[in-house]
Amino acid sequence: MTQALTSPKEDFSRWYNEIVYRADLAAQSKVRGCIILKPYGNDLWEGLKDALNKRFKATGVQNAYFPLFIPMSFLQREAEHVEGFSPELAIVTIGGGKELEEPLVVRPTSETIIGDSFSEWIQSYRDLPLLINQWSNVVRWELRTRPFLRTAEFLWQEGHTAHASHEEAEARTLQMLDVYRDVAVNEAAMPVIPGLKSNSEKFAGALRSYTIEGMMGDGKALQAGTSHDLGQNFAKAFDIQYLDETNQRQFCWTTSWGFSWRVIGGIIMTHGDEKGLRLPPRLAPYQVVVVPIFRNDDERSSVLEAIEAIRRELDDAGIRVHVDMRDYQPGYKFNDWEMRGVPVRLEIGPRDVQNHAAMVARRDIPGKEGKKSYSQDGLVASLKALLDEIQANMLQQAIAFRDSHIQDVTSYDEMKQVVEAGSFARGWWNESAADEARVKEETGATHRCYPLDQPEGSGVSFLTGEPAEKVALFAKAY
RNA sequence: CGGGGCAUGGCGCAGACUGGUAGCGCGCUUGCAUGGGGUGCAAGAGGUCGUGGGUUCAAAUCCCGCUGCCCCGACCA
Repeated sequence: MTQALTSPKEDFSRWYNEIVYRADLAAQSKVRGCIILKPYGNDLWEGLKDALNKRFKATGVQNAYFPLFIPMSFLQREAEHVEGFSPELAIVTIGGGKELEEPLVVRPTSETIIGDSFSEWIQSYRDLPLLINQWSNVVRWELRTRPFLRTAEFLWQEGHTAHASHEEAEARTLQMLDVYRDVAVNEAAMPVIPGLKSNSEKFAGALRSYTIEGMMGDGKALQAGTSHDLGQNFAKAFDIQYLDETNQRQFCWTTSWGFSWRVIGGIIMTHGDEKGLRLPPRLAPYQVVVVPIFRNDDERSSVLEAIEAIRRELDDAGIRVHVDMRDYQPGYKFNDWEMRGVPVRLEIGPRDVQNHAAMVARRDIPGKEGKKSYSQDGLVASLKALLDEIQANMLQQAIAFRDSHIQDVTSYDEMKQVVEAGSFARGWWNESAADEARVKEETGATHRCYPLDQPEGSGVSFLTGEPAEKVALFAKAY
């Protein structure tokens, strides 16, 4: 008998790891802090990539690819940038058996090497805006790692753009943030809060960093995507200049924005339950899985015949369907696919064949309530509608959870209580590095963002009692 | 880098204090039965006990060194 999964309520961390490995998303790698992305997990990642690529294309962004190795000197050109990334760099000092004249850094992000190219590609205002994205792996030697959420090597997408004006760059920064929000909410059914990062939390070298913050099932925050207005910092460091309409040399305004496989972790922790993973239908590698049930060869052939007809119909309709022909007990398969988060399970046995029906179990509603017999007539339409309903329902469940775990606070004590109870605290606040440090030290929470959606007027800081202009969000974070 | 643990078949662990050449559960293979919620019985395969050295007739076990990993903190998408 297979061992039961740890309940998320017992031990959220352990439950998370079990799902990653047992739901067949990833395998533990022998390399420190790395994971192996398994085919099922890769399909999930490909789904996210498709969703993003579609939107990038719609906003004029083109895909390209830049080298993995970056000369050390490139990083050193932007002071804040190198300072921010130095502690977590992997550096190559030997190549072809010889000590290199200049060490190569395994990219932790590509602003510098792409900036170097941009300086050559951009000559005229006619070359702007330049909108480039790359899908790649990056390496950050983190001290502590967690599958998908923080691995030494991770897969992501990083977009880099150059513009003639700051307004245009800032608009692009916000536009891409909204693309991330759109993908998180409408594809991953993961509600997120778009906002601005505090000075101390912003990207190393950026003027301003924006984020989308999600809330996980244990009330902790997850930064699910970031978009940076780099001002002219990198343009000046890499000499990205153009001649404007009046023949004047001008520095560009650049942006960068990234979205990583960390969101896979976000999906797990947003939707998962005591039975395992729950995948939103739009991203699920298999949307419908069919479990055949039979006792003997006669039943087997009639059941499989009926299943093949249904499978073909669903497949033709563009539904990602999989028939589980493995030689396991049906009960084992039910649990297995539940753990792997498949949104809809079809159970088809002799009784269903006889009744021209199919037993349909939906993953978003656990137990018997989620199980219902459907007629085989119009099954495709029924399942399409059901998948949409599940997608919407998962988002609603997540929104309801999130909204009930954000508390407005008016005093520090209140804020402390709220955060320690595993909720987000939202309150008026004046940015100050000292206050931020105090919050972190005393509660373990960090400033998450200033939500873009700010209330009217002004209020009073929960930390100091002084007048404040912005509302900030604090939470413990992954 | 500070504090604490662990290293034994694919996974989880016992054996160590009191040395005698390795065992359990899960998983895997085969057969029979079973099949609408993790099925049962039986028979199998699989380990030079992280690594280097020492003590001993004999080391998973005792002693010394090394390495790796995990947890708590600092750092981070």
